[in-house]
Amino acid sequence: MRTSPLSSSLSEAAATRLRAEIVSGELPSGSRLAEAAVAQRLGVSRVPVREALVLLEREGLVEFTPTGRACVKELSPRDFEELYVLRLALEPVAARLAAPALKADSSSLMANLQATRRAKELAEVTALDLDFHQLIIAASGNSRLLRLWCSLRSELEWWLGGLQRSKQIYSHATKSETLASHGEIVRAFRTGTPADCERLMRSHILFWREWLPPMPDPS
Amino acid sequence: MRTSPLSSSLSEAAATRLRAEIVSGELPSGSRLAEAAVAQRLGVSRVPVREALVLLEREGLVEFTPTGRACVKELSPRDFEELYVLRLALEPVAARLAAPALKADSSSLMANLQATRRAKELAEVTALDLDFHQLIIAASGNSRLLRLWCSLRSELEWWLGGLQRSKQIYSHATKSETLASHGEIVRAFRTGTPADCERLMRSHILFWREWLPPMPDPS
DNA sequence: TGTTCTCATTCGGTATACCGTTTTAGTATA
DNA sequence: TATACTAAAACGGTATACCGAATGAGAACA
Repeated sequence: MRTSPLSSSLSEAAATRLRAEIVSGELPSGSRLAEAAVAQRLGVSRVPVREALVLLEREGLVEFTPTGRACVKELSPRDFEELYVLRLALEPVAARLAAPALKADSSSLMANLQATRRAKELAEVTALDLDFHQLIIAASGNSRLLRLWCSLRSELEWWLGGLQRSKQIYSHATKSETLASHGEIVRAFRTGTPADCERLMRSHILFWREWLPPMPDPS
Repeated sequence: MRTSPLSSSLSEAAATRLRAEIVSGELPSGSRLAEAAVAQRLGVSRVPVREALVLLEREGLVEFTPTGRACVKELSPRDFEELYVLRLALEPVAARLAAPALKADSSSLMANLQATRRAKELAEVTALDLDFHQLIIAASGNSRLLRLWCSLRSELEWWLGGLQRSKQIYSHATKSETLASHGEIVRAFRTGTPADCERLMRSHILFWREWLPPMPDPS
């Protein structure tokens, strides 16, 4: 997907590693990310680290102080609400646009369902859940829509992971719920109209927005 | 070389200058943007240029070849359609969310209308038009929504500028049309419901999507 | 004439060095 | 003990240097 100078480079590798550490909670909110320290820890020089930090800032995982110092961002319940407003604005439209393509070939979605059924770990289910939505957005054919989604995805994964760690979200029952809901959406793509798909996606996202409890304040 | 101590971030300055050159058409589509050449032209070293190019890639003004070389992007009619799908998805929602804040204080929108009335140049009208929409999005209070919009805005301005240069878009009549339409939206914010604002914004964007002619092939 | 091979050049990725600013810790003073 | 001051360390922004890969032009050959 990324074809920038950062792709397949140390910058991207550094970003990937830092992203994983943040999303997994290994680097807690507020952690200072001094370029030199991170560079030494990752075994690269400061330039790739600098570029990785800029990338992660765009993804909302890192923020810079007015003097240019980077920290892992603090999460607030407001962030969750903002993210779901955007999901509600973008994903139903994406589902409608993707309907023709996915009616013709829904194999990628089917494969995702299979993988989700087999998933054992909570983080894996979360990632596959987001993959499912990303497949639909990619199938919409709107490259900018996909770009916007990707800039939200890490944050979403981070948030959901935080919920998992703080409460027992994504219990076995939740996985079943995800599977049932996604299965229904796939059925709509195969046999329904674009409007059906759009409506179903909207109610799917609304359901989770209501269901997910607010993140406990980390302070 | 020359060290300007107080100018905040040469990267930002380089991005601003390159953005202006691209949006204004000074740098035509397809132009190679070799780091060293740009750096020399702007009087800075390659590092800030590199960071600026990554920024502009995120904004859709620049693209990288698989080997990492940067060029000014090529515009296609498909881009216009993609942008307007996103405007339609995001802006009506933004208008609804911004309604309470703008009912309480619509002075920023009024000031924008005044400035638009006084505007003489086409590019100025375009910029103020986009400012108007950005004010509403900012008033929605959703920082991520604003972030996404900002990542689309340059491209939009570029596109509209291209239309201006290739055809006589934004004639005097078009300016009046913009003013009338924006005025109606401001009235809705002052006296209408959030749903009114949302509906009006949607039809405003739909109108322009239909009205704007397809970009002629730049070749 | 057209094609392929080769080699010099260009270009981007990364590391390192330097400089001015910010932060911080330690000390002195009230 | 609390506060203000000062100097050293840390840090980020930028410039420069080096290297390997990609590019392109020219020569050799079919």
